[in-house]
This record gives sequence, C-alpha cells and structure tokens, in this order.
Amino acid sequence: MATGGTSSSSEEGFLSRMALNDNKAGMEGLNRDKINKIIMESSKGSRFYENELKKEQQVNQRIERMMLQKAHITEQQLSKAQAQVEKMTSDLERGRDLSRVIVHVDMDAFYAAVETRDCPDLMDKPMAVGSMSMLSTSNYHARKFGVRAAMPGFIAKKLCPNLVIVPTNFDKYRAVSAEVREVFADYDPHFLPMSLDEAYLDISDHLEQRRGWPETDLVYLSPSLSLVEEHGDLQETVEVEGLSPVLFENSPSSSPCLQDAAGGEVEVFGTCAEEAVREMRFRIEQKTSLTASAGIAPNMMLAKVCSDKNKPNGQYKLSSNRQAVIDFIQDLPVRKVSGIGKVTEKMLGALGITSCSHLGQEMALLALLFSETSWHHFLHISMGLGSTHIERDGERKSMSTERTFGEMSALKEQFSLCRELCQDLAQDLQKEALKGKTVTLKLKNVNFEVKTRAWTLPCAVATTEELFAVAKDLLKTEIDNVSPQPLRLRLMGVRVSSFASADDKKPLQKSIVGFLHKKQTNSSSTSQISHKPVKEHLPKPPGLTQPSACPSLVQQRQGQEGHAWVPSRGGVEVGRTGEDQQSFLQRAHAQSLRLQAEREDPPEKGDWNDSLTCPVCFREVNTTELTVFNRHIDQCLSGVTMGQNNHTDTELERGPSSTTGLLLYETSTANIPLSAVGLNPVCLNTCPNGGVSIHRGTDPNTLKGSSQSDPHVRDCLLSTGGPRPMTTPKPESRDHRGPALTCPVCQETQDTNDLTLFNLHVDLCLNQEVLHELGGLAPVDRTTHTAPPAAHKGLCFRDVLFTE
DNA sequence: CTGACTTTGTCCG
DNA sequence: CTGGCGGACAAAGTCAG
Repeated sequence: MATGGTSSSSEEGFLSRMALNDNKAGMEGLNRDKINKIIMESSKGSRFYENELKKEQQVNQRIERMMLQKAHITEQQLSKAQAQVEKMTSDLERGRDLSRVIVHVDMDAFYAAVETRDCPDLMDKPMAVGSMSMLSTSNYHARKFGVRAAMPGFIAKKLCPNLVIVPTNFDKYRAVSAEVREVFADYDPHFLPMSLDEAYLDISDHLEQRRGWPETDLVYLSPSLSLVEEHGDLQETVEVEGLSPVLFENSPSSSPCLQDAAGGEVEVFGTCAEEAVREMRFRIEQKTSLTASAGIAPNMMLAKVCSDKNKPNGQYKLSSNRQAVIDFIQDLPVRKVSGIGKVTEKMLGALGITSCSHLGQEMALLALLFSETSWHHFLHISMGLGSTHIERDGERKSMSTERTFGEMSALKEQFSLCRELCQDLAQDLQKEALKGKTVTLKLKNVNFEVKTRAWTLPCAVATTEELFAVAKDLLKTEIDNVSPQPLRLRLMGVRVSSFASADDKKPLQKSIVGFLHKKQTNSSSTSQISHKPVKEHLPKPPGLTQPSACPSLVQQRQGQEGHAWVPSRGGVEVGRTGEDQQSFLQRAHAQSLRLQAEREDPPEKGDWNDSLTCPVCFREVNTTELTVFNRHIDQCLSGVTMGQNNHTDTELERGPSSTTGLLLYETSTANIPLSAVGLNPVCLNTCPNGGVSIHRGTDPNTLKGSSQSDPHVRDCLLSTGGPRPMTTPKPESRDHRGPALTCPVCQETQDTNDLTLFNLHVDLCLNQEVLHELGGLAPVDRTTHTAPPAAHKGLCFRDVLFTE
C-alpha cells in the first residue's frame, strides 16, 4: 500500500479525469485527441488541475488496494461467492416484473434549445448556456467541437473560438418546464420529475385506458394561431410563423403528417406505447417548440438508457420480454448506466469489465471486492433490473447554500459571507417551514481542497441567528486551526440536515420513552465518573472530530495529511485547549443568539415560534401557555426521576398566541429550581431555543448551584449529539489547579477557577469581539450583496444546473 | 460488535 | 482572468455502550 507506485499510471490517470467525456449524445466521431490536447494545455499547471491530479492518484491507490485484495482471493472464496450470487440471481429472476411500461423523457439540450427558440439567430451557431466559468449545456453544433456541459466557458472558447455563450435564464426554463409537465401529467399524473428537463412516467394505466379510446381522441391539430396564443402568454415577442425554428435538421416523423385547412399539422396516433410516447413528444413540441427524446422500457434503469439511444428528437422502445432485455444489456457499456460514473467505470475497467455482460460474468469477484450495496447494484444492472414503480421523493433530507468567489482571506469578509449564507439558508428553510438539528459548514480553499465541519444541536434551528451561531463557530475553529495564516477560501457553504419535521411525523410518540431512557442510560452509565471534573466530558468543539485541538495531535495530522489545510506550525492558541474551546464555543452559541436576537430581529412569526422547548427532554412543546408548558416540564421531570415519561399527545398539540422568552424564564425558574433539574447555563445555552431566554438575567450564583459534577449537566452537553468528548482527556484539570483560567478571547488570565464565572467573562469578552467583528459590517443587503464587493473578485454562481 | 455520528467521496442533472 | 450548485447516498473512521 505504501508503495504508491502510481507515477507510471499518473499520465493515464490524468486523462481519465480531465479528458473529454464523450459517451453522451452528439459527440460521436470527433477529433478526441486534438480536443484533449487543447483541454490539457488550458488546464496544465492550474490549481484545479493539480487537485484533479491528486484525486486521480487517490483513485489509483484505491484500485491498487483492490487489485491487491483480488490477488489474495482463493478458489474456495470465489466458489462460495459464486453460489451466493447464483442464489441471489435466481431470487431476483423470480421477482422480475415486466408488466409496467416506464418512460424516461428528456428534453434535448434543454437550456440551449430554449435560448435558440427565443433567438433564432443562434440556430446555426455553436452556442452554450452558462458563463466563462461554467457551462450548463451546449447545442449540438457546439458539441462537435467537444464543448459540453460541466466545461468551463474559457476552455470551451479555446475549443471553439466562435462559441456563443448565453447567460442562464432560469425563470424562463422553469416556465417552459411547467408547460412540458402539463403534458406529462396527461399520461401519468404521478410522473416523477428529475430536473427541469427530464422525468420518468409510468404509462401502464394510460395505455390501458387508451385502448378504449375512439380514434377522434387520437388526432391532434396544431393550427398556427393557437400556438401563437399560447406563447403570447409566455413572452412578449412571438414568432408568428407558429412552428418553431427547427433545432435539428433530421426530425424523422414516422407518423402520418398532414396539412389541415387552416395550415396546421394533423397527426394521428395509435394506441400502443410507442404511439402514445410519440404523441406526447408531438404535443410537447406543439406546446413549446422544443423537442424531447424518450425511452420506453419495463423499468427505470432501462428506460433511462433507452432515452439516450435515439437522441435528439427520437425515441426507443425496449420490448417487455426477458430475452429482449438480456440482449439489450449484453453490449451496453457500464458507463451508460445511471449511477456508474467516472470512478466506478475506472475501477471496473481495472478488472476488465466494460460492458454489462462482463458485469454478469464477474459477479462472484465483484461480490468479494465491493460492498454489499455495490455488488447488489451491479447484479441488478447485469440482469437488466431496475425500479418498476416510480415514486416521488420523500421528504427532503437536507438543504444547503454555497457560493464560489475570488480568493477570500480576510476574517471580516469570511464571517460576513458566512452570515449571508446563513441568512439565505434561513429564508429557504422558512419557505418550507423546516428546522434542522445539524449545521454543516463547507469550505473549499484556493487549492480546491474541500472540508466540511458539522455540529448537531439538541434542538432544531432555522433562523439566521441560530444558524450563524453554529456556522460562525465552525468557521472560527477552522480559522484558529491554521492561524496565524489565514484561510484562503474560494467557496463557502452552509447546510442544514436532521430535520425536525421529518422526525416529528414519524414514530415520535413511541420514541419519547426511548429518548428518555437514552438519557437515563447516559446518566447512570457515566455516573461512575461523575466525580471527575465536568470539563473532561464536554463535547468536542465543532470541527474537531480529528483531535486537532491538542497540539501534539495537530502535529500528527500534519504528518498524515500534509496539505494546505493544516497549519505549518501548531495553530493552536496558547491556553486554548479543547476544554477552553468547548466552553468558549458553548458560550459563543448563546452569545451570538443573544446578540443577534437583541440587535435586530423581533421574534419571527414562523410556525414553530409558537412552541417552547422543554429543557429536560429538549422536545418542542407546541403550546405557548406557560401553565401547560410547566405541567409538561413537571411530568417530564417526574418521568426522568422515575425512569419513565408522562408525555401525552394532547400536550404536544399546537397552542395559539405567542409569548416571550423572558416569560419562560420567569415562570420556569420560579416553579422549578434549576438545581433540582440539574440545569446549568451550559446546558441551557446549548439549546438555542431554551437557552437564550432562560439564561438572560440569571444570577450566576443561582446557576452555580447546579453542581458541575451532576450527571445531567454532562448529559445535556452530550445530548448535543454532535461533537463528542475529546479523544484524549486533558490530563490536568483546572478546577484543581487554582485560579489559572485563560480567556480564549482576550487571552487574559482570569482570577477564578469557577467555571460559571469564567464563562460569564468569556461571554462578555466574546460579546465585545463579535460586535467588533460584525459591527463594522454593513447590514447584509441581498440585492446589492449578490454582486460581491471589491474583494469578492469572482463571479457568484446561482441557479446553475446542467442539462444534456 | 453495534449504533450513532462525522467526514469524505461519488454521482446525478 | 475565469473550473458550479444542490441534493442524495455510501464508505470509512471513531466513539460509547
């Protein structure tokens, strides 16, 4: 493994990553070598290229490991695997379903076609949609030069100097897409859109009905007048000729095509699947002046491959009998199958597998070399199996926003951008009324190296302030990790996942018991060490799954990774141990929340603001009646102490009206002594919803009463579920060391060993710092800020999608 | 060992 | 000069129990 003898194959490796990907339609028979030479010349030496090279070598090492593994496989293992594969094959064969008729429809060069339709001058020119930095799609003329989606415009220009690059017009594509989808819905009301320009349909039911239709229902008229009217709604300038500029010279119309009296076309369609799909494509073209291609097959996997077969403006039907499917699959290159990309293709290629028939022949080997999910997937492909019923995607699992820009190194800018991203994300979250518990920061440095750092909170969050409170800490940790050098970023992103709504709808009620049991388990199992200083058990600060908060371990990481992300020296502030960072971060969260909340936002009017978060079980209680809420906490507490819970459905029902955090503070502290619950400021601050208001105005001395050794304190921290305790506990504890705490913000030694007091100091200190950091920044103005100011040199990309 | 969680990588359009 | 965005999922590592 340590041989790293990839240099011999690095040249070839380079090609496989960087070279033209010509397996798609419209790229046949062009001068690959010449094109690749130009791509190389424009790429060589760039940071992007260097990074691609690095990734390529990682793939090569993966392949080497795989080959090594292969060499150690015994005949016995192989025959055992063979038996397993055969068993599975026959099971799958028994379940093969050829009864459905699945269609994959794909608009031809969608964005480019829309732009050409609206500007016929472009028709006979090579053109692409996108920017100098990135192209979304290209027309077929441009593809002859090797210009294709996912290629930067400046390289495309070198391949094809006359290339016209049209900026993306997303709203327009969305509008056209909506028209197309109206047609889809007539054939399958449950059709599955994959993007603006493609969809899967199950037309089995439609065909059933269609068989009984009278012939008059199968005739479509397209008088030019009606076409004009339709488009008149869409845009101001309309070509009066009616039918579109022709995108593709060869539009084979195999159905009868007549001229009616009004000069429109008349088409008659039959009742079989092919006729139905031809009719659908005809109607799409009538409606939008754009052409589509389609594949008809017994499952989604095959339909997708088929739709590519006669592209553009064509269709292909694979008949629904087993032998036809087997024959079709035999010579199919594995790369054509959706889900097998560059890397998998290369790995399989190393084993001599390029076609699906190879896949079938080598299944036993694949079962030994790949994970279960992978080889199961391969087996399905080799048998020509795929999904036979299309389903709309369930609830979304994450939501994110990210932005690329010119090099950014200034802290102030980085925090400002981070905040902006959080704000954008908060807006998007609000649109779908979502809240998530996990916040992930994504960074890409100028060398194209990507890093993600996540932190999971006990409560779902959604507002700008909440997101920023977390994201900013994650960012700060990364900055601290490389300090005194700056982070030289080219991309930043924020993602939210672990949505509360998804959990809420599911088996939540039954899980409350489990939830509390879990807490109980935590408490009891860790109670044996509860006499130790709490800080040893604090979760890791964000972004430190690798134990890099410990200086010695940072060194170790440097040795292992050795790239630009790791600081050349230490990078850990004096006195900023994992423990310090933790308290710092805990405080920072609450601090930001408080700051932001106080500075700008009155409480938002979102749905979820009508609920309160229980400080014991961390669940939202959908009431704003404090008496109800307190009763919940009472029951929750007795549940905790008695090892059971008394939650009922009725308690969780949504209550009306609104309340303030301050009221929560007053009543909850009045009725429940914090010490009785074991609540502590850290606990409360960890919870963005409960923490802010409860903490506000709290007497430190009261809170101090919550003993640090109380298991609940630790559980509250652990219940963040995110950063886990440090791998290597700090050997010496400050609590036994006398007054020697150093503030991670001001770097001054504090004359106390009381954590609560110390944290309060850090709070104040951070307050100053955050205000200083952000105070100078103008309030984020979305309209002006999307065009980045001075130092954001690069372009911002938004709403960019590929279409092929 | 298993489950929960984080990080990275692959793939898609 | 200029090499994207957003989503899903899987692998692999780590830790706690």
